[in-house]
Amino acid sequence: MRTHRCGELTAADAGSSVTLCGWVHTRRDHGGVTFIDLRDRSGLVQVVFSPEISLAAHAAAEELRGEFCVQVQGSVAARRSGTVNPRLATGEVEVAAHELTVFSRAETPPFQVDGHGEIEETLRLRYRYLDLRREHMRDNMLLRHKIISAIRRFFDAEGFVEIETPMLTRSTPEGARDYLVPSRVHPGDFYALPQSPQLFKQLFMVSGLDRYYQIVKCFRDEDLRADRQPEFTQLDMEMSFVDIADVLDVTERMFKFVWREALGVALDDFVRMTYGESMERFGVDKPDTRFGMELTDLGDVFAGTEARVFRAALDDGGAVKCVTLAGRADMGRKDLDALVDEAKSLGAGGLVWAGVTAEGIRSPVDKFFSDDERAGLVKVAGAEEGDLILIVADGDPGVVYKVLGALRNRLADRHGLIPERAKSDPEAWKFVWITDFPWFEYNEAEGRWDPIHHPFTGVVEATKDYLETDPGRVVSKAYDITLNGWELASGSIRIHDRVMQERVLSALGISDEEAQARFGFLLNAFRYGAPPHGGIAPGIDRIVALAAGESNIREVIAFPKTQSATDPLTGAPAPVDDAQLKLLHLRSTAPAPPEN
RNA sequence: GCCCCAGUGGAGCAGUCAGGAGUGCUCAUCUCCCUGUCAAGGAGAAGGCCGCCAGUUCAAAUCUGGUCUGGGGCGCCA
Repeated sequence: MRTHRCGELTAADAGSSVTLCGWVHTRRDHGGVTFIDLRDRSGLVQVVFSPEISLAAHAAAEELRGEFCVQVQGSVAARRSGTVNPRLATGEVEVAAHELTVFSRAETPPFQVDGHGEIEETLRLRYRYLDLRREHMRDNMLLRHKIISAIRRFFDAEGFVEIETPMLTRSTPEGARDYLVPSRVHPGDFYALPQSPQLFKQLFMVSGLDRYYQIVKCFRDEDLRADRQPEFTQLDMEMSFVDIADVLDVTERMFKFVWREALGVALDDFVRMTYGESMERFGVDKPDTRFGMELTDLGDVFAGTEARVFRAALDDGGAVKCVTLAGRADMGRKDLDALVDEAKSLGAGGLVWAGVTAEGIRSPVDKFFSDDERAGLVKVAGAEEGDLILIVADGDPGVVYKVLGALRNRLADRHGLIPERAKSDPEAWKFVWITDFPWFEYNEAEGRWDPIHHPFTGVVEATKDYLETDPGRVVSKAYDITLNGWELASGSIRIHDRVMQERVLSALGISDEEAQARFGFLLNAFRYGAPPHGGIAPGIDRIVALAAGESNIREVIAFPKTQSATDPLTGAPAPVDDAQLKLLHLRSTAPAPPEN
């Protein structure tokens, strides 16, 4: 039905006869001559309908309107001098139309496909098929394909095999909430949709498949965020006979390959940072290193302080830390109060601000500082005249990290501290490996130690004997990749030794019976010669979002869910017939919807 | 579960702080004019439950309370 794509015509095609199919992007009717921009996936080209070329085609073009789906047969012509459009890739040529076929007329769309501004997202999602016609979304979908295609080419070349794992599997109570699927055949029993293929890929290693990857949907029934959807796509990967360095090497080369193929960028080597260093410097385990404003510890400065909040925090074994916002010492009282409220809403008891001015420190608590403390604060914080120092003190160092880490990111955004860089600039992409995570974190609510990664994560040899004595000091063989402040991937070297696995489960307070019931199939598999193995699982949606310059993964997912996990296009989730429920041995306890 | 922001012809906005007739802008739609435009131009027209419910008031898009929807965040996300 067509010989060329619209966006691919160039001056070299001048004189050739072409047939194009696409949608009417815009129409400019001059009465005697009519222009349309014809659009397909590849882009736009101008089509001219003139009575001097074809009376019939010109007459037929009269009825054309935006988004009509048409076929045009015509000849490519170099544009007359002075009518070249440098803003269009095909702007040096136009197609003189000899014949026009209208495949489908179109109603006036609910929003303009050729529009430039923002459109309310619910409307875009309800008419996603129209939204995807827009250049921006089309580019995002094509970039997503390019990235996924590059990933597959890389792993194929490295000797990995792509194998699918089940979507209907067994619920494991730890971790995120599962999406459940009722069994018709087994009354009262449920499958769960996978949160990740974690256990299956480890079984592949026991099977000797050696190098596995899969681009796979995963499901977690938790509340949504800009970077979280209930169903999302992972690049799941696992390798045998490897240690940390091997997985990091393959993964880093994979990202470099993808960035080169999809964006044409030669990435620098990734920075490596321990979890401890990331927390100390940035307050978070996914540092955005595109800007400074790092955290500074003020414990030494205020070691002997009389200022009550600092004294109390330090005496409780907590921390006093700060970030310095350059050039904002003159911030107004209203904005400062808002910052204090923001810190409180993040969990801090308060926020102490201190402006460095020619007259000295401008701060509500200045009167509690000694001269040494004033001088020490400015010096240690590295502040200069005109800077604003923001201090958080808390008996729990975790609160200090969390509040300052969040404020650092938010203030950088608000005050434009992140340099604008072209995508082609390697400096635009700050990949950081985070390593040496603690194995456990203490769960206050439940009064027990929980895994930071998952129960099959390897233990750094030198710290394994803390398992029984001081779990907080056990270091895991887990690693993350972060990019510009986003967590892109998590992985680990796994435990392949049954004895070590039992020690870890015991430290988690999981009994043998419980372990057997939950994931006995994996533990049993390990009885038959489990190789040393490990892997990683980058999030595809986040990778594409960052590569596309989006701050929201919905922009790179064809049919995403709203924040309340609904789909305005299909209306999912929706009620089902009682008959369907009955077949599945289910009865709803939800309150009946109000009758209208 | 909690905090914050938004909701005004089909789309995007202004108007809301400081109450006074659905008041305005850009685009789209419809009719007419127009043979070189390209976000075409000109003339005209149509199009509204100011998200919804209540309250205050002589009077509510505007003030108050509630509610719904969307978005950002906290909790949650091994």
